[in-house]
Amino acid sequence: MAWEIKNDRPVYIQLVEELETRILNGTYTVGTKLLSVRDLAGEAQVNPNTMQKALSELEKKGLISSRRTSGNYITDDEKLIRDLRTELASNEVGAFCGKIKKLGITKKETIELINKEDF
Amino acid sequence: MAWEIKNDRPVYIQLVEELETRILNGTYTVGTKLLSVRDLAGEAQVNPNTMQKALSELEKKGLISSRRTSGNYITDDEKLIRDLRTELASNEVGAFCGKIKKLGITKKETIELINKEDF
DNA sequence: ATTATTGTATTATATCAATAATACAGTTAC
DNA sequence: GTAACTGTATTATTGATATAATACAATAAT
Repeated sequence: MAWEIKNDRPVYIQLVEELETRILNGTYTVGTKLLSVRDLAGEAQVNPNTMQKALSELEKKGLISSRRTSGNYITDDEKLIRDLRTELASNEVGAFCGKIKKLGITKKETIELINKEDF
Repeated sequence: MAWEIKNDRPVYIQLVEELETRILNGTYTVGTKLLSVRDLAGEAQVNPNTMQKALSELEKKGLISSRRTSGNYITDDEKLIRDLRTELASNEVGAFCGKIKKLGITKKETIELINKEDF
């Protein structure tokens, strides 16, 4: 699985975003155990401390829970996952439309551009 | 005019984005003189050095040209402005669709969400 | 002609982020 | 029982960013 970490924004933020997306889109299965901090850091080619920081952010959001000597586990609260997914999508749409509107692009043009995209 | 500078990303990047948007959407008129570095910095409530850094980025892009003791001037190359506006919009659409797709949201749902937005 | 304004450069300081290198106590695996 | 693995914490160093405080030469304004 690809970890595309750039250096235009804090790495730990990008890790939070990637992990959150994987939980919300089902790449990581509800209730299952994550790779260890060290292994995740290895996969993403970042320092374990940075991955640890990202995981602690996810725990604040309730998306994972850590069992000290066993590992980090994805939440089994499916409603939380659905709600966060909806909220994230809504935020993305709002931010995108705000930027596009400010550029003076119409809604009609925007939808035409999106229709050309592949998804 | 509102300068909404947050501290979640480098300030000079946000200044570049805001200035670029204003040039591309016509808020700043082609060929005219900008406020001085110091006055722009005052408006945006940032340090003059930070505003200067943003302006030098815009000059690299060809959107402004500085006349050392007279001021900074918006380019009069209208084609450049049109092209950059189109490119920026295209990039925004691509980035947005990439994120939405990764969340597992369909194109149909996305367009419904956008249709609810006000613009 | 003098004064104020222009972009630009320099130096210093403070903060945040990232990495590195360990360390430790509890648990799991064998 | 021992060894390996777990999350977590600590300390140090480096680099990027932001601000501050000046400075200067060229031009514009008066």
